[in-house]
This record gives sequence, structure tokens and C-alpha cells, in this order.
Amino acid sequence: MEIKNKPGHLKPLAGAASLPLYRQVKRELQKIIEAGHYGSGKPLPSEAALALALQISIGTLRHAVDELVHEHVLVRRQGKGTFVAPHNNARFMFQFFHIEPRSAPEDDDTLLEQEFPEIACIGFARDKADAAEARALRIKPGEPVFRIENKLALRRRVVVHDKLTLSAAMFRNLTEKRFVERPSTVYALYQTDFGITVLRAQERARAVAAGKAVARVLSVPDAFPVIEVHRLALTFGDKPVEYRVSTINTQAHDYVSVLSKTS
Amino acid sequence: MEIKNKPGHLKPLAGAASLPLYRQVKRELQKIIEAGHYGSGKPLPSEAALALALQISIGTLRHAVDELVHEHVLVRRQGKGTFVAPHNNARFMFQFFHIEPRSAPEDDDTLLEQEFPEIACIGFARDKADAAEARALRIKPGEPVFRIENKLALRRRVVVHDKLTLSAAMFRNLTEKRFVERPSTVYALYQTDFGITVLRAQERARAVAAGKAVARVLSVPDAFPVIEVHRLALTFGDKPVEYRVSTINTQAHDYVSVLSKTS
DNA sequence: TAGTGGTCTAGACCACGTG
DNA sequence: ACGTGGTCTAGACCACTAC
Repeated sequence: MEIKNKPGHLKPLAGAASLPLYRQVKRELQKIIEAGHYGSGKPLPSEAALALALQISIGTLRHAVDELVHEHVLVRRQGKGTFVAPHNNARFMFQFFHIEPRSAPEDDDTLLEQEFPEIACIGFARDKADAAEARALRIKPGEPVFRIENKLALRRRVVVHDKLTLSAAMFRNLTEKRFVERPSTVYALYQTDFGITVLRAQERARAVAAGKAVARVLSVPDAFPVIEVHRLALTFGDKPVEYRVSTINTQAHDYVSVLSKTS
Repeated sequence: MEIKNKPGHLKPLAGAASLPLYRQVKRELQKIIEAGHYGSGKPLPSEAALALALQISIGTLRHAVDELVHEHVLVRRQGKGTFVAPHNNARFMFQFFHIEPRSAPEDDDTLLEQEFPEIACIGFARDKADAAEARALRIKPGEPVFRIENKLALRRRVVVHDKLTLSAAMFRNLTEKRFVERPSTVYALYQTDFGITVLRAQERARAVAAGKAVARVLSVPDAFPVIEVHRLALTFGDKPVEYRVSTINTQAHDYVSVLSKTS
């Protein structure tokens, strides 16, 4: 056949180090996703169509999609199409919820049937960002924020106290009603109502003596040792979305994390 | 050209659901790796050679290798070859060490320059497994185990107390000398001296009041709140390798974990 | 039957590391 | 100059889902 390929010729990065074509395609796809169309049940254009539109081979297009699928940004369904990954299923829920009862060492491997927590909103207010919140969310101190307080129960026992902080500029018109009536997780709410996709989160945990207010919520003695987790949730471009301080009663539950070479 | 491919024809799984060829190849590669040759600086056979030997196309071979690379089991080095992932470099170290100073919120993104802990062995003994150890390591209570105690310091301050338990059957002829003189991490030692590759670990964390002995090692008041982490390290086939209880002084350091859709 | 993603092949050329 | 992995292409066929 003797056909010359011209990799890096169709779409080189002028002057720069010329990112591989499939990386450029990946970025292109990310833009499409971030634009927000294709949110609800609608599949992306077919691989053949995308490859044609971008004037690349289907193999290269698939390489780009492969990476996004591996990052759980897209999901493929054979015979149906490729979709942006939904935030509403149980599987995703437990990407960000890592509390487990301490019992049942029957099966060692991970999540077989994790329990869904029962969430109750016990506070909702609009206020000005303090220093810590502003630094975390990368806004100016004093800018308006929403503060939401939740308690989470497993088997009727309150195990976690959550304090969420959201930038009011990012979450315009957020109301307590929407928070209380949300269908599933808050991250699904961010996506459906505000087009914000949480991609990653970093958590920093420390042991502290429970404060009076939180101790009452968790039904532990005053100054009892609890774990305090500071979480920052991020979207595309590592932009901060939510700052959250969780306090966990670890008398009967563990804060679980899986360290893997596959991380 | 009009050449018919015969996918699933060269190497179908008789009777069964016929795993894709590249998955079969992946297993083949895993066997090669587990066999233990290719441990020290020696590259695997080249992709072209492997594809030829297995009578498959190079694309399929690469697909299999891609997955193992993504799982950090193999690493590729352009111009040199493909190697089994070493356990001795800094990058890997921090796959399993997630303690960070609480300061410096300068750069939000992860590990730019994490500090290497200074490790000191403060105990080494051969004993019989108690109930908890036996259950974790999946051996019988009373079977011989090694117990090792370490303390880890960051910036000259002791931050972590570790208590490791290893099955003596799995680690024959382990000596205190080898542990003290180890070049880098213990997981590198497991690999070089015993051919055991740690692939994953699960950690369960809880807040507790520090016991007297540990409190002294960590220089915290008696009954001070600390985090206790129970780790089980696993190798191929999810076989338990090491059971470890770490106690962390979180006065100035955090126990960090990154939750990601890319998990 | 038609359209989608999933697998596999064969081969060209590029970029890196070593001699 | 040579061998290694890295990228890209073009096309065939399979498996699933819809209509």
C-alpha cells in the first residue's frame, strides 16, 4: 500500500512541543463535554462521525475516548453510543463516600453491598466566606457563600456530620428546598442544576476531640476522639467547587481508602 | 487488501465466553511477570518479539501491555524497553504513604515535593499469630509470624508508629538485619528478597485515644486523639502479604487521600 | 436491517537511547 | 545505525441495541 502517514502534520501545535494528536482530540472532546450539551441521555456523535468531523482516523479518535472513559468522564455502551458519565448511580456515590461499618470481615474485597447513608439537612444559610473557606475555594474573603449542614446516618445511627461551603457566585439561585428535595447525591445536583461536574476530590483527615455541638449530633461524649476530614471537590481545570468539613464517629465505622498501583 | 481477520479464532476460550484476545495476552504477561525473571533492570522481550512469539499483531500486544502499564505493573521506557514496575522509587513510595504536613496550601495539586520519612526500626520479634492477625493474613491462629515495630519521622518529628505483621511461612529467613539495612521501602524489600509484589492495599482509619506506649513514641499526651490505620497489603490474586497498624500524630500532619473518578 | 461500540490486523513513520 | 517504544492510519469483522 505504501501510504505515507503524516503524524503531527495535520494538527501540530505551532511552536510548542506538538502534543500528540490523540491528546489534542481529547481536549477537543473535553471542551464539547464541558459545553454542557449531551448531558441527559443524549449520546455523543458516533465515533465514525467524530473521526470524520475532526479529519482523523477512527483509531486515534478511540484512543482519545479510551482515556476519557478510563477517567470515568465518559461511558461507552455497545450498540447505543457514548455518553457523559452520570453522577447519580450508586457506583459513583461510593467514589466519594468512604465510610464503612467495622464489622463483617467475611469477604475481604471491596464494596459488595455498601449501605446507602440516610442524609438529613440540618442547616442552610447564606453568609460571607471566612479566610479558610476563601483560600480553599479560591475566592476573596467576604464574598458570599452558601453554608449547608448535613447529618448522615447508617442503620439509624448518625455517623457523620457534614459542613459544606459553596461559592454563591458559582451556585446562583441555590435554595434550601432544592437541597432537601434532591433525588440522590449532592454531586448529581451540582451537575443537573448547575452543569458542574465534580471530577476529583482531595481529603485531609486528622484526629480531633469532638466539639460540643458536633458531639451532640454524633451522640458521643464531649471531647471524644473523632476524625475530621477536610475535602475539596474539584471540576475541570482543578477549579474548586465545594469545601467540606466532615466529622466522623469512628466507634463502629471506619474511614476506608484503597491504595492501589491502579490509582 | 481484503484480508479476513479471525478474532477469537486463534485463541478462543473453549466452551466459555471467549475472553478477548488482548485479555488472554494480558494474563499471559502476568504469568511471565509473576514468574519472577525480569526483576532487576532486565527489560521484557520487545513488543515485536512478544507479538511474534504469541502469534498476534503488535496492536493487540500493545493493548494488553497498555492495561498493565496503566495498572502500574509495567513501565515503558522509550528506546530502552518495557520493565516490571520497580518498588523503590519515590513515586511508588507515595502510592502507599499518605501523610503530609498540614502547612503550605500554596499549590493545591498533589505531590510536588513530598518529604521522605526517616524510618527507624524499634522492634523485631518472632511470635504466634493472634486472632486478628490470623484473620487478616488468612492463616491459622498460632502460626508463626514476624512482628516489626517502626517509627517514622518527618522533619525530625516522629509522626507515625507502625506495627507490621508478616507470615513467617511467606517470609522465610527474614532477619532483623535485613530490615534495618533495607535500601528503601519495605515493599521493595519484599520484592527483591522474596519475590513478592505488593499491588494493592486497603486501609481502614479510625480515631482513638493514644495508648500509653504509643503516646510516648509519638510525644503526645496520654489519651490524646490520634488516627489509627489498619492496612492490609495484597499481592497477585488478592493474597494478603502484610498486616499493619499505624498510629498517626495528626497535630501537624494530615492523613491524605485523593478520591477520583480515575480510581 | 442499520447503526453503534468492541476487537483485531498490517504496516508506516516518529522519537528516544545506545553504541 | 540500530533497536526500542510511541503515534497514526485504513480497513475488516464481531457483538450488541434498536427499529
